[in-house]
Amino acid sequence: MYALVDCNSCYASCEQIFRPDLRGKPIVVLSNNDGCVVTRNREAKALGIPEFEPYFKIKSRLQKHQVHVFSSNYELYGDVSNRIMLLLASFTPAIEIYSIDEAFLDIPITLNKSELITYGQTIKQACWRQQRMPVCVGIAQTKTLSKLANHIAKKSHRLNGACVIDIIDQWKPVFSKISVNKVWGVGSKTAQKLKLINVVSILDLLEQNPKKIRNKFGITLERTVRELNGERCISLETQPKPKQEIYCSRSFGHKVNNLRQLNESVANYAVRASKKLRRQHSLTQRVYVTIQTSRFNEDHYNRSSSIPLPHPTNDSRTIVKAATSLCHQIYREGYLYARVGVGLLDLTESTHHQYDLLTQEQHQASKLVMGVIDQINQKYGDNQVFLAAQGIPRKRQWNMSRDFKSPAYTTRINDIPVVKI
DNA sequence: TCTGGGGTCCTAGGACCC
DNA sequence: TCTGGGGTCCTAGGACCC
Repeated sequence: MYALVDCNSCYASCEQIFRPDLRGKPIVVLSNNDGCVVTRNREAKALGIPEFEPYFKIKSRLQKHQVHVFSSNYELYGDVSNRIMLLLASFTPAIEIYSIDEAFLDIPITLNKSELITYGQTIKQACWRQQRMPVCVGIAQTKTLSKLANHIAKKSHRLNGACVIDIIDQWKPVFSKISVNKVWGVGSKTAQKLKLINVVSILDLLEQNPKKIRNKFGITLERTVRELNGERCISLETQPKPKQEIYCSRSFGHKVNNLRQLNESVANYAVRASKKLRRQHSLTQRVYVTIQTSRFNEDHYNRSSSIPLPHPTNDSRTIVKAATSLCHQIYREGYLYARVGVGLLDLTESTHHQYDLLTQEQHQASKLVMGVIDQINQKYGDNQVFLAAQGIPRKRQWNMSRDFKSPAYTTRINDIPVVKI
């Protein structure tokens, strides 16, 4: 059986850990640049605050209902997430960290239904006792069903945070009442297409012929249908698979109208992406850059381009050079840019790469330099060592705005909470 | 005054070449 | 002179997830 453990309103719950005075009160967390509402806790949902609504549009409504507003504090959420994942790993070594707030656990032993419920609730209690993180647990034969069980656990208070789907037939009346777009992998577009063939509920999808679904919708949805019927098609990935493409993109705090600042930001995202690339021991063979004005403007300018690299590499310096030259190519004067992004494509594994005589030595030198930079930044904090192309951190005018950010309680020495007696 | 997230994978369709 | 199949490469954008 698989258990899916998912934190309840993760970011909002992270903020409450060090602000117990906010328990039971409505909280929203905003996306980067304080753009949209990305997390609402139960109390905020009850007030009818919609998800992904731009903050500026509902600011007055939030104030009226005294909703507590936070900017994203990824240092805090990342650190809390690591602690939760460590705790979950103590239940079983077979764990797949699926996202910052979710993990699949393989439950190897054969437990009966009531034992499985107890197992789920033990996990839930441990997360609350040890980390003050509320979670729900969904347990079932397949990953798709355990996602669904988790969804049901979140909706039904009667289940007390743990839902077990063991005999699928018994759940069919419930499945007939849940809309098909709640299934993992079925988004709004697929749901629309499914409606045309009268597939509206999860039960409707479960009862489809997998072969016919494959012809009309592709292999991904065929797997979903099989998984809903208890057939395992998606396996547990305990070792994260190396990504085939890596991206880093951000919106600006203030619009940017000149090439110098655009280049600086592109260099920074290229460095971030390169760091991710080295962490997964890969090399890139193609660099991609996109620059965009606001997509809500009438004359929306949106260009992207990519170039192949002469040799596969993970050297920030080579990647930054390629990225800034691309930025230069696609830049047009007279626009207010809102967002840029850097992508690394055509990735290969660095451990298996064969270098020729000419590049071998160069690669060794590059590996040493990047290793030292990564170590220093790891030890003394990000951006202690940076490339000139990235600009001086304090002077980066394009940096994003985070007006309601909470302290980095767990990762910065000056931000550690003090208890006064 | 103005404000609208980020990452990954995939595909359609155009441009170009043989 | 004009036509046309088939492959590769590239960009734009769709779809889904969190």
